[in-house]
Amino acid sequence: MPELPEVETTRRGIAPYLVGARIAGVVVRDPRLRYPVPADLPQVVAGRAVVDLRRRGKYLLLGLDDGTLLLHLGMSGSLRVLPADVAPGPHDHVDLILDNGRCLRLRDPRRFGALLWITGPAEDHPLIRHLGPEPLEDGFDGSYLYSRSRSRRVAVKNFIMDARIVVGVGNIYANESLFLARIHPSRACGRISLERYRRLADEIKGVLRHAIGQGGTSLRDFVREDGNPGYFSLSLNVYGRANEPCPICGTPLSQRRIGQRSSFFCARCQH
DNA sequence: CCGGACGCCTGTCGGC
DNA sequence: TGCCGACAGGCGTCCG
Repeated sequence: MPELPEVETTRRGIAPYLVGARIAGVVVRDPRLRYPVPADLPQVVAGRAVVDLRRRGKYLLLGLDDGTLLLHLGMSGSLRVLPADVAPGPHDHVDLILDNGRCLRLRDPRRFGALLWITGPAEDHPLIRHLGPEPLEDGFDGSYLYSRSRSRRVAVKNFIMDARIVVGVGNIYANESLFLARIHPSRACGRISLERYRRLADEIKGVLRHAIGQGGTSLRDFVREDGNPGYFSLSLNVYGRANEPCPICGTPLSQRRIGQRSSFFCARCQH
């Protein structure tokens, strides 16, 4: 559920409470996430100082003075910083107790998220190593998408949601950026011109930046670190708007499954 | 290599 | 009201 803007919003929100603090302890109420929370995590991590909090794609990397905590929010995860004595609710699976009286609490109803302790450079870890470029950095542009897509026939929407191609673009922002670039989501990615990929790369950057500025998109589960929702939902042009009028031409928006994911688009504006 | 399908989970919503 | 299937923001894996 959280895509790049939601993860980045979370990172910015919690970093001030974490960086410079020390982890006093870890409470694991339910270790059954996508990968089991390691049984020895509390003893391994207790006493470690938090050095930094980085993001790579949709992963959060909490740098410690020994190793790194790798976090992923899956479809339904959220992180909040709370006074350590606030009683946990349902699906509050893990607390990192800090030495400043607060705790970082991971809630994840569907348990598709992850919390792992890794050693060595995070960029060498198997879950990170294969990831493509960050969409908001210079290595990502229209000519990159163009060159990676030649002689491929997969739908462009699946192409830009492939983390090996570019990280952080999930179902919401794939739909939105394709609408803004006026590209039909099921068009074969190898049959799109360089010019159109330049436009698409620009729209991906723009929509992600705008969403970060709005604190992300809250539809169901996502809350910011302070418990408030993000407001980008108000800016969605097509996502979740089947049969509503296209903001450009007024034609009712279409909804179709592409690659097992709901896709929203204007059949008239997008080709 | 590529493309497509499938689980992993729980909660919610719409239709009957 | 209750039940049941469909669907939900991700992603690694498996198969042809």
